[in-house]
Amino acid sequence: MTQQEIVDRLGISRGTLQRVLTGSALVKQSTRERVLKELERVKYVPNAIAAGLKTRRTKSIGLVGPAAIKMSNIGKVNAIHQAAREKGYSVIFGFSDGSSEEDARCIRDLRARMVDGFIALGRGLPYSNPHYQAILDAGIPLVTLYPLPELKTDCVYVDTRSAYRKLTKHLISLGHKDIALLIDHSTSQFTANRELGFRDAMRAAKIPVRDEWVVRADPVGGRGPDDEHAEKLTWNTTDYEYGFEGASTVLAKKKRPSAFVCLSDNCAVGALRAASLAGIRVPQDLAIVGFDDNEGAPYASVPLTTIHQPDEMTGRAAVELLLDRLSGRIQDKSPVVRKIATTLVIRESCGCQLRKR
Amino acid sequence: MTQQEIVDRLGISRGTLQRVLTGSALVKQSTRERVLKELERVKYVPNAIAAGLKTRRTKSIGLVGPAAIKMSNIGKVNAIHQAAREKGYSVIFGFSDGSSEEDARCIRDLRARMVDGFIALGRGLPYSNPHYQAILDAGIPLVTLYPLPELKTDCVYVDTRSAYRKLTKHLISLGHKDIALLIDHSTSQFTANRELGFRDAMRAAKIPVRDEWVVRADPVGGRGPDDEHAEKLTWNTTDYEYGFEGASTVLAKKKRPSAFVCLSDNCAVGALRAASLAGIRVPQDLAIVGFDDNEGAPYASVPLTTIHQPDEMTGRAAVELLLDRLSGRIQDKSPVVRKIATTLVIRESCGCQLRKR
DNA sequence: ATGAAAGCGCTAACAC
DNA sequence: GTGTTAGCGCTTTCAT
Repeated sequence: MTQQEIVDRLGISRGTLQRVLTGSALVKQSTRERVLKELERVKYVPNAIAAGLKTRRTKSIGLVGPAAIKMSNIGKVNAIHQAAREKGYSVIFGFSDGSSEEDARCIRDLRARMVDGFIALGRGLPYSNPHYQAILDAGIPLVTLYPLPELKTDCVYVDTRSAYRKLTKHLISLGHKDIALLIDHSTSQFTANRELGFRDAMRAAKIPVRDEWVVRADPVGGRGPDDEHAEKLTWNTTDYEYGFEGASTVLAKKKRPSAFVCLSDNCAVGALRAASLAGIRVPQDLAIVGFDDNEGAPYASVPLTTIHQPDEMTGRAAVELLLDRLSGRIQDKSPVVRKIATTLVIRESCGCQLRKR
Repeated sequence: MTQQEIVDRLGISRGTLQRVLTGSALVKQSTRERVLKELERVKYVPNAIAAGLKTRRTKSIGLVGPAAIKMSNIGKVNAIHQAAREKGYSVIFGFSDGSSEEDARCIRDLRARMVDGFIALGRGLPYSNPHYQAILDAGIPLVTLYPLPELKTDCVYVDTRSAYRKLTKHLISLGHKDIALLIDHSTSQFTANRELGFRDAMRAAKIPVRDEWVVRADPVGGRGPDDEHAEKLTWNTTDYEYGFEGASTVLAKKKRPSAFVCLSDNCAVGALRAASLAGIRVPQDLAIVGFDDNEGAPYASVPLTTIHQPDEMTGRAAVELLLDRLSGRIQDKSPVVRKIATTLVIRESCGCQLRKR
């Protein structure tokens, strides 16, 4: 059902119909009512494609990133979708397999679909930057969900550094000195911040960090950050595996840490399993803390002390920032960077409840 | 960069450019090369919006469903996205909050965007049917991912009934007679099939089902399937909670079952936690089996025996079916229904490894 | 207060 | 082999 068909039936002009549609005052009350009734009768649905072609605004945003939806970003994806919908925007997916070519193709396809803006999700891969830069060069707004200073674009990100500082500090306050860190060996800023926060807290407490306990777990085998395939391979590795393998490695050493700081809740669950197999009690003999506060955290074999990531807020903020750019409400040429604060959620795996008794 | 600008620069006509673009043979080799080079030089990206308006094909598919992406459907969503991309299709999200109005709005928005077809994901809510029917009435292909016979449309679904039959049979073969079933109280076909499969196996073994052990867990409070809000409220309830609450309830009864069949792995993890708190050993005193074979299943406090859902295959099959309809490769007016088989994955939580020793 | 018409970028039918 | 042209359904400007 097109506007043309409707005006033909009503014997009015396109202009008048348009005025009714846009709520313009310049239309006789009786005409307006007649039009409105017909619109309702035929259940007119405006063609967004045609409108988009004309206005150069498609009311859609592209969600891009390396790798697929994962447990760790599901909350953000949902929040973005939800917030976008509320503002009348659709979200179109363009997740690549992590390869540079697919990355470029995803972005190109989305641009062909004339998305109004982009949100980039997930850890940044070095070779993605040029593709993102191309978006910016084309004058299309882009909000990243992780700090990517090279890009000079808007960003909403969870303050992982202070989160890991908080987490580590909490363990230190419980008397732990022998603390291991379980992260992956991604070179991304995002992962780096975890380590930075950890080291901040250790330094503040004047506790030396034992390098053998900073584990960049890699179940696939001895790859280092210099292996060009390492990054990609890890997309298929679950955090559970990371945690299990990493913790197993550390627990097999002659000197064991008394606490683990993990890269995620799932990683902590894997570590929990490793401890269990090694006959080590958590939290009595070993404290383990996670990150994310996901659905499963309270139901882990030992409920996890962790950091709550406000996914809802993060996703919303990203969408709002993007739409503010689109509407021109933010004119500022310099990137807007919004840091999202986290909260420490104390459950049993850190052992502080135990200590109190 | 538009076609017009390119032909102007090259001094050729739109038709010729078009022929090069479509790979038509009717173009002089030298011209073709000249055009191709220019295309590459200016990095021409065809405007999919304009093309869509003209051809009435947008090469996009709408993914609809009540509620958001959840851990249980994440694999299917990724598979759909991936398979669609490979065929040159984009996927646009239209997840509602589970309310009838939002459901309708999501579908309307997607239709306004002229998606070529729909895939419906998630458990069907009774009031969604009319909206889905409207899609069919408009002649737009729709593939559902759960059986919805009332709808008479194509469907790709996991054979839950036989999966639960398999699962229950396995437990029975291990000597279990006192088996409890933990499902939610959704009235959907999908959930009903779980119970049917369970009862199939019990009947075949001539074991009576104790109704008090068929638990439709509902942590929110005593709502039954007749409560109109019950369905919706459960969207916000995690499977972990379900499992924990449901198992706790059953384990508190004077006569306890010796095995639990759960609605998902996460539900089983919740049940595992409930058993642990009650001081019941798994699998020695209680067998627990899940469904999904998700990432965490091998890393549960007791690695889960479960049913592997071939999400990859399911998602691909749905996309392929949809595209076959779109291309007219399937002309058959009657719905194509494709049942996806599952496999039993044996780990520790069923106790059969234990028994062998 | 209403109508007419141009054009967004593309495809496809038709003419040469 | 190549060029021309008529729309797809909408928004917007200009004219009345």
